Amino acid sequence: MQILISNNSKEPIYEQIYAQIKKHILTNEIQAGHSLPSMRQLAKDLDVSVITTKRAYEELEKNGFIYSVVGKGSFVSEQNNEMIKERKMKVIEEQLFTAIQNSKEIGISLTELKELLTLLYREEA
Amino acid sequence: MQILISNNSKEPIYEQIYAQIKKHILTNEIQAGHSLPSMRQLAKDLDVSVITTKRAYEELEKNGFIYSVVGKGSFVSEQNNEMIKERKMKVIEEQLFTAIQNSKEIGISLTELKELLTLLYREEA
DNA sequence: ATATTGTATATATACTTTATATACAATATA
DNA sequence: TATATTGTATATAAAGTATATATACAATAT
Repeated sequence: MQILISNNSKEPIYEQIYAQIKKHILTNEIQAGHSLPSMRQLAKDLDVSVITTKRAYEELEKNGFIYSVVGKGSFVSEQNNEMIKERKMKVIEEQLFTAIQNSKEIGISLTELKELLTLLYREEA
Repeated sequence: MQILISNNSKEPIYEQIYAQIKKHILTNEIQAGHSLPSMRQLAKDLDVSVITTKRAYEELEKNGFIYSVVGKGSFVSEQNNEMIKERKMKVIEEQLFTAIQNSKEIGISLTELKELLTLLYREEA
């Protein structure tokens, strides 16, 4: 698995690692059940501290992409897309919710809001 | 105009000032055209640096609540609620926009999105 | 001319984020 | 069981950001 980090990037190292592994998983380049490089090995390869790779792996675990077992290693989770979908669904709901709150504050009706939504949905092809 | 700041609040001083003046304006306690205390005077009253009051006034100006003129002072802007509404409208559009993008990523149709919106709108009485 | 107003620059301080070293705990395996 | 490998926890350093300041400058009023 190819992971490249750039030191002069503004993006923190742990996020670069996170993003690249996430991408590999989502594009099925690494499949469910397969093992990731150990935190230590990856840290050595990237010439970076274990804590940094751990941080990346932690985020990946928090978001359901991988799981880690002491002594064994870290593995790609079953990527039931349902879970990913649900997670994103929650985010969408929250976004809509705040938009709704703001709308109510300035007296935008549900009908108006729907119209706006339709417009934006079609606009953003 | 009554402004009180708390030093043991987590909220930065400039934000406390900002919020209170904004409230005074929105509730019409100070009316359009009327002058605010000078940055220096307010700074003295609150026992705070001019830079801090300036920062608060800057934010207020950026958001269209007041305007400042060198040598004259700072004044409450015409509060055409239209402007405030427009400003909020833009925010709402942006919120909807990102929600739409996320929706498309996981294949939520416009119809489904509208249903969700309706549900949330009514739920949040 | 002088005082009052807002503004710009350079700086100090506290807080948060990012990254680290090192010691610990659990599992695999020879 | 001994040893190596894996992930984890704690304490800490370094860099970056946010907050607040002093002081000097510029425009306006009187």
